[in-house]
Amino acid sequence: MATIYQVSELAGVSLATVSRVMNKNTRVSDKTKQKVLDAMEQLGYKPNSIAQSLASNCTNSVGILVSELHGPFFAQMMAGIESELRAAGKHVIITTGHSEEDKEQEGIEFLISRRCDAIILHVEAVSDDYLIKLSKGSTPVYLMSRYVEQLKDNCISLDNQLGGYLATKSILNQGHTQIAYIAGPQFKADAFNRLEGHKQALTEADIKFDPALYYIGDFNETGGSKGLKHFIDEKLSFTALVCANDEMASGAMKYAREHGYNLPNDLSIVGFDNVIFANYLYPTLTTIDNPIGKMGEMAAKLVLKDVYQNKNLVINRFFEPTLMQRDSSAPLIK
Amino acid sequence: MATIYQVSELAGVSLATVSRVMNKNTRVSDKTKQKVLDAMEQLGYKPNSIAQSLASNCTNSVGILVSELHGPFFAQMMAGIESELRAAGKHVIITTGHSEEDKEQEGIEFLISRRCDAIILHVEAVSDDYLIKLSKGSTPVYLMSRYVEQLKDNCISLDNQLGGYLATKSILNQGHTQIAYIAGPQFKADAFNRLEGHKQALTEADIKFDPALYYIGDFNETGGSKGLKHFIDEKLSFTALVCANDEMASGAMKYAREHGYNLPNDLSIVGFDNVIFANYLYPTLTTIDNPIGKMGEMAAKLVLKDVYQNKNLVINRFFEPTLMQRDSSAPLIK
DNA sequence: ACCTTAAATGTAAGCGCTTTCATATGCAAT
DNA sequence: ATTGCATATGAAAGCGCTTACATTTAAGGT
Repeated sequence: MATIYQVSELAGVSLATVSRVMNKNTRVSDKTKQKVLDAMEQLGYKPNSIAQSLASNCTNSVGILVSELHGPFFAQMMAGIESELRAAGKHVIITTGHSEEDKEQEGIEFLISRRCDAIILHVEAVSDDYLIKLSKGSTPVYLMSRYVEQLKDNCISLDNQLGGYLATKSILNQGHTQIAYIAGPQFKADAFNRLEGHKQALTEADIKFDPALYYIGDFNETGGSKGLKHFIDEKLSFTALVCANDEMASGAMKYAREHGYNLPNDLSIVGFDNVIFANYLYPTLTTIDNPIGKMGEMAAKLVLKDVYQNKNLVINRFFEPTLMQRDSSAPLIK
Repeated sequence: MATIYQVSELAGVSLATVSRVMNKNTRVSDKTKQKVLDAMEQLGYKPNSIAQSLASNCTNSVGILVSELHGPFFAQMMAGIESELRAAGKHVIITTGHSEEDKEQEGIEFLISRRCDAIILHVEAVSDDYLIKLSKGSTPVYLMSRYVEQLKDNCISLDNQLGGYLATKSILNQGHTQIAYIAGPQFKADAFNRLEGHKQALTEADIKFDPALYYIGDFNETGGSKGLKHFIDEKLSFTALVCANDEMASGAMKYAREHGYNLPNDLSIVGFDNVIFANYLYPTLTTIDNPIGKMGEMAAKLVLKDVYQNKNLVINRFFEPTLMQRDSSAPLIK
């Protein structure tokens, strides 16, 4: 593989000049520039990005930590980040944390040791304090779907409470008053805030939050089926079920159907996230659209602006979810 | 951030010695080793992986090119690759090709210019010749779900024909004889081979392949709905529909339901891939399990063995799909 | 023609490591 | 003590770039 030295030799100029034409930041006369370009062409020269990184102290890489590589939610987020960054010639190094504290920390250290210019994290298990300490280090840290007051400029977050509110509100608007709720693990901020929104909507409608109609699931399909089973086994009376994410809603739908429910007439179900398969379900799932792909793009833009001095990018750190009314929820039939 | 030089100074040894204790490949006396370890500990030293890469000509990174970041299929594949590689201390650089020739090529060049130690590709648009030429270069190339004879040692592939055969066979076994088929784009080898399997099963059952009951879809949900629409509009008679992937099967299911079909009694549907949501659909989708996650792991192992000299790994380059009989297909009711 | 300046180009010192080769050290055998 | 050899350590070159600084060249003003 050709090196800059061979290019300089062939073009009859110094290394520095070749470097200059590559980096376009210093003026080089058109004549020499052309000679260099020709030489590069002729040798099929590709700069060694590792050497560039070492010399310039910039790796042009951004680390990303997600909980899981599979799962529609993270996929959309990564797709958003990658496309934006890739267009700017940066690359992404992706790793996983599996929602476990030690694995998340290990993943973060891994990315830092790789000298990423910045890291974008979707962490769930690690503490706020850890993140605050982390961001004092030399690698800029950005947070997805997590809001930490001290790090607010580096957070791209969704108004989960609003989402929770919209979900329940949509059901209330349809005349339901007995509403069961399957939450996510409450140590996860988004799960907590979604529940807050649910409570807010209930309060607004003068309905008391009933702990009996509340179940904590695991954000997976099984959480939804187990939750619904729990409510049914307890012989509770409810006409609608709000789930803190789509996976659980899907599990609940499946369980309901297997137990003779006719959806949505016997039971209205609402999810959260609007993952890709929400629209594949039967009936199609009413859910709250979580613009995670857009948020990913925005995180990338923020990095581009902060870290790579890409001045004129407009940043929006807060995103609002919206209701996607589909067929899994319907007006209450009296 | 501490450098190796500072460690050597603190430990009272030379750079070379520090490097040796890091790389564990040369003997260092226990006494000095301990001094160095202590110094590292005290300084919180983390080696600069960029400098290591430049000096050792090994980046410890593996490039991955997939068509899309989202999409359950690629997610499982990436998850398989990442977990295996990560455990070996390697990292993955992921980029996308969007099934377009120029984007795929660009992505590949991007990964190579990043000096990945190897690249694992899931390419669809690029030609065999291009791949053969590519693999003559200095970066080892591995292919997922694509078989190129000249590169056979570097291919991890699925027996798509067998899969296509199994899908149609399962339907034949249920007594169906009028079977429609929605294929994928025929320039994609897997789509082509799945169709071959379908034909093989028909032939074996003495049924003539009927071009009228054949439609080429786009591997997306719309391909399935359009395909089924086509068959229905043409007023063709068929009791089963085999789709070359799950997305299309899902689209077809949706269309069928919207047009009054009672599934699976009025129409049996079979998909291919067993993506995560196949089990979320209603009725649950009968499909062909594509062990893409395992194949990803295997590709990673192959790289570990070939490129990183991890001798004792057992490699299996061929995978066989299996039938997942679920509820979307059922015996023909006479 | 000569001097002043700005623009273009070259020189060389790093960036933080790995690795070859040379040297020093220790120890057993003579 | 002396030699020989294996083992542990150090010195220094080099990986392919960037960039501060020095030098050359060209252009403009008198």
